[in-house]
Amino acid sequence: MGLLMLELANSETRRTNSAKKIAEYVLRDPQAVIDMPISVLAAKVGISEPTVNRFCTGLGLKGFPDFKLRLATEIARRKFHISKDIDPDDSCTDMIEKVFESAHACLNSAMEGLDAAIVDDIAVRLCSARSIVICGQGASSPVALDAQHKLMRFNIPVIAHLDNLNQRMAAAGLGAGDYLLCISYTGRTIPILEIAEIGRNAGATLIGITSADSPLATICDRVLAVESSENTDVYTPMTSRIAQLTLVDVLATRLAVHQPKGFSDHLQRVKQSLSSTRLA
Amino acid sequence: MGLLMLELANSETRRTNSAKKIAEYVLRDPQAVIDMPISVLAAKVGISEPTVNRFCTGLGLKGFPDFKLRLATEIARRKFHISKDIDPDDSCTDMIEKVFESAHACLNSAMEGLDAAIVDDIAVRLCSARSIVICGQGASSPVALDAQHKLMRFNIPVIAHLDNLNQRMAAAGLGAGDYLLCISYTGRTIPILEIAEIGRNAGATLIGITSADSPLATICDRVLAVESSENTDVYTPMTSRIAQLTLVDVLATRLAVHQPKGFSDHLQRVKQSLSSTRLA
DNA sequence: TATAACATGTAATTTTATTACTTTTATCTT
DNA sequence: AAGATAAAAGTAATAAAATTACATGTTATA
Repeated sequence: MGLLMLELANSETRRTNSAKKIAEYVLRDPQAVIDMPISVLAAKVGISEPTVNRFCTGLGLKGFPDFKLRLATEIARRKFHISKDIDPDDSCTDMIEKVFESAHACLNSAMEGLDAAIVDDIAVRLCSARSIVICGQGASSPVALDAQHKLMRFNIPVIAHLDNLNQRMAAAGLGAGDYLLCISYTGRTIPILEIAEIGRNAGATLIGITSADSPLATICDRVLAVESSENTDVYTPMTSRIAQLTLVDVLATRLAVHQPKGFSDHLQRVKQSLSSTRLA
Repeated sequence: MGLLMLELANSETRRTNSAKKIAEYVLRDPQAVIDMPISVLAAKVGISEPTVNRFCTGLGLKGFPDFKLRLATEIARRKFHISKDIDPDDSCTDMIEKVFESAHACLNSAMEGLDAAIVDDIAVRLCSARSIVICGQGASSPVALDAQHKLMRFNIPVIAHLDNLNQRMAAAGLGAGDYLLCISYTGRTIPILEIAEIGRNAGATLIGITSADSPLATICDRVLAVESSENTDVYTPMTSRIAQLTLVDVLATRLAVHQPKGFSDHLQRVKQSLSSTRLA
């Protein structure tokens, strides 16, 4: 079993009537459940104690105490989202907490939607890429730049383009064996879609870091999905970049595995090159 | 009561013979104790059950189950500071999990080290800033770019410089009422330190997103600290950017609070400007 | 509509934790 | 150093909590 809190939101887990009631109650106030005996929880939810117990064992846990322990662990790690919206009247402390919480939540949903096989497949392909062009605009351009910085460390010819004209030129120049990595939160940014189209026609393989089922995702050969919440309120932190960056991290980590033997020498030289720019 | 683990090492707690034995046992293998009933722990330590119970209540806790809960919480917290290393032989699924785990860990430690008062103070100051110059290099340049993108949405004159010559020129041109936001993971990058120096001499206020107690942190007027793990192994994900970006998010969210009334019109126009670039 | 599969509840049982009380051990006083 | 006193630890009883076994009801399907 993965994360308990995700499991509680899972429709598979909530099949039965009472399971749904338990899941809802626990999600609403997990902290309170931690100091509850099974009898109190059962009463609060309006079901019998054994039903609560069955719910726990059904989750693959040893029983109710085990359930509470897991819950406590996950709350401690702040690995889930209580999804309280940020209120302008919140104290700064509350805001900090909520922004971080939504970052955690965003990471969780990104991890949920990730297929290890696809990640590995992309990593293997990028290793033998003739070249990689990375494109992003607006909020995604820092991500593109970051991806360039990460991939640069491997011996792969990679370049990030943030300027639309340059992006078009670069995409048009690609061919078989080349990869075009398109980064777009919404997957509906027209200029990026056009670039993807250009790259595709030129014969490049398209990889997207974008939201699933978006127009961009549809056109891409391989997709690393990020969930799009579409909430553009001022107080809503822009968490998508966090997920995107972490996906780049995942990719880079996996790329490292598929490097040839002499790679560590290369890395050593890269590190060396920086040493004179740092204070001891 | 503060941290349980510290309490266990405390000589005050270990006054009695059996307390010492319990504390030692628990410190040696806390994880195991979590899945133990009081009877087993008592037997393992060689004392009676009520003594174990008294030990727990003596600590100010409700009883043994409460003790286990606290223990689980603290183990969970510790775990992400000592995030498991990534092994080249790990499966892709494991790697994904570990990379995400370290991102969570990084967020947690960033949040812990954050002082709400400083965050709010910086937010208030930036609102009335005459101009803001953001500087970052290497891995931090995407963060600088991202910060620019975020702050741009507010009606503040902000610019990110990634090029060192431009950074020097921009820093030299600052004065009272201007802010120089320096982003550096290590806080020891010489060119960034030089820029900070230039900006300071010019009369700007320095804000750093960097590791605490670093040379950069020392020179800055206000610091948002990120922990630096200094691990530059290939398999170590570069999580610091995640923390930095989230700090920028926190700052931006807090900035939103301090905006004047007409601000939502401004935001509306910003949003409008993008609509024609998106597919319906 | 009958029946099988499943969800839930009731009551009994087991496990776990706590309390009340007793014994032991250590500490302090003279 | 002996006795008084307080603190600590143990034993046994009790209470609380969780689980199991079994019975009942509900839903879906043939």
